[in-house]
Amino acid sequence: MKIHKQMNNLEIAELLHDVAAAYKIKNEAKNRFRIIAYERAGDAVEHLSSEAKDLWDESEGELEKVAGIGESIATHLSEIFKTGKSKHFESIFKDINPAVFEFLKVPGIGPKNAYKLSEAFKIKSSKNAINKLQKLAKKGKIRNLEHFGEDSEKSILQSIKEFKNKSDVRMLLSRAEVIASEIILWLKENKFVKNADVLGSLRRKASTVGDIDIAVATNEPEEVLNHFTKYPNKSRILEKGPHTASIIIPGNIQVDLMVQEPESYGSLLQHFTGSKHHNIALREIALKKGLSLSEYGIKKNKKLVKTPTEEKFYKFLGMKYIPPELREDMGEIEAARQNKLPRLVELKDVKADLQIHSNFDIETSHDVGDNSMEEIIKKANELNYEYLAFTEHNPSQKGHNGKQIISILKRKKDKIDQLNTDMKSNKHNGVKKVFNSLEIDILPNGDLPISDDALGYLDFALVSIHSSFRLSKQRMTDRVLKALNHKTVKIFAHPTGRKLNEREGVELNWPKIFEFCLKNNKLIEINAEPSRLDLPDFLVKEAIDRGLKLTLGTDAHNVEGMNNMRYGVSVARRGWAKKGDIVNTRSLFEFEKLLNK
DNA sequence: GCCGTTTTCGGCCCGACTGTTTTCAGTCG
Repeated sequence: MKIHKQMNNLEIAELLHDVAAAYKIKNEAKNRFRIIAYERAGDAVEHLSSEAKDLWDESEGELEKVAGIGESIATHLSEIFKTGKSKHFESIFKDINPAVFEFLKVPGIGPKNAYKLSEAFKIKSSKNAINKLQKLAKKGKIRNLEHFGEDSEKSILQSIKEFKNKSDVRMLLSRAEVIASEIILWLKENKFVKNADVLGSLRRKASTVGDIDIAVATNEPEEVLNHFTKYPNKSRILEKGPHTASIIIPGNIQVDLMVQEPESYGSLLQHFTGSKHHNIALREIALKKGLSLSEYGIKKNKKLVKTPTEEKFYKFLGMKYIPPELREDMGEIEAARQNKLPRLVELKDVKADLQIHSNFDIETSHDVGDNSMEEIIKKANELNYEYLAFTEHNPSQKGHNGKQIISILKRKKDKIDQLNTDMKSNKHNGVKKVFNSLEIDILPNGDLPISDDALGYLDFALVSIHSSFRLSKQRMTDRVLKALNHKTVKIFAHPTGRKLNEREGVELNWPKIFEFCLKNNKLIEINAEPSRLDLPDFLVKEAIDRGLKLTLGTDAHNVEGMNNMRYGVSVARRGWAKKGDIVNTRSLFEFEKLLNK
């Protein structure tokens, strides 16, 4: 771990975890809770919604305000941001080879074993450390060490192999859902399976998912675990005990199964849905009430109270049921105790899709949709929508002059006017109106590629960034504000421009953007496309806290894509959005009123 | 090392599985 002035949150988190590991290696009893403190501080930094360095730049005291960071760690981080060094951390790392922290990256190798391996084989430098270890394992050298054996050597070898194959990418939520539902189907073929549900970040609907965790309620755990480990599409069994089993499936994806009797199923669901931080906070509260929580239930006076449902579990703790999407230790526990949890928006509340690309020939330079406007309206009817917006990309600037662009937009307006006329005569249609919109590029200088005259043909427009993603925060913010400042422009679509596992979002001064939107009646999109999910959940929460209104759009380029709305709803829910915070839950009448504001 | 609606001192979440030893340490979530 290289300590330097511009460390980002991930690097700082790794540093703090390394400090915790170093204290573990030193093996002094007095460090027990210091280790926990460093691990919690590391987690806290990792999950921070803004860079720790930015907080520190703002004011030195900001760091200490972060829960989990106290006076001591704040001082050390401050020293790092100031000088690029930390005397204290350097002295902690002094007697430990850098290779140790390299070994730690291999799952299954913890601090103690990493240290033993580094010392035993005199592997000091982090460079090539894992390769050297792999060679020694292959030669059968590890099994001869004290406290190691043939099996642990094999498992180290396997872990290194998988570590090297593993990319850093986490599965998209949509992919994880498909995989999990196939496994749940397999589980339900076993007659002893009474219930099966997903757990973990998948159940909390995080935008990306690491492992897939599944819960089963049964009175025959052994039968169910045996059935699970016979899953036809598995690569190998990772572990198997009386309560849990883990398998690896192709793509190096780990699937864990947790099994519990039906009477305790609620506590099992609660425990493994997490998040870790939600559960820790919950257990600390329970402890103060003389209760102890686990996946088996709630222990009171050494007696176990079993909870078949999560509702009962939370009720026993004196709080309302907390929807999984909120369980991130972001204030939901306090809200649940005071009966102040928001009533979250649901998929059935959505009355429109506000970003759809049809195959209407608009002569754009970007990707065109696959389906006709008529096919899209038919699909929207199936989804019980009341209205929708056609938001093809703007006509390409290259090869079109202003006049030609206007003529294209006029042609599109005529088409949409005709569709709306036709719909009026068809009383059976759920969709009452389609809006003439456009997704317009924000050029690097904040200009739009079409004139204000051309904008006049639209009911409203979306703007979004499709190029020059790496401008400074200041320039990017100015760029966006300039684009939003047109009267017809109503929605800032996929605002960060991020593509999960592909590229980071742009840097924007969010408070400034949010304030502008609030003041000028601009809306911010939650893009439901599974690889975008943009605005991200934590920014949704910030926007809503400021009173901003948001839209949901699938960005669908074909009718199947319109089914992705539920992922957008998940993001909204993770951001604490109520029905009233999302404008396309409103009736057509109310939506039009809002447009004309 | 952090933290406070029982505390500025004295607590700190809870349990599973594996492998190496024979009662437990290490690792993980």
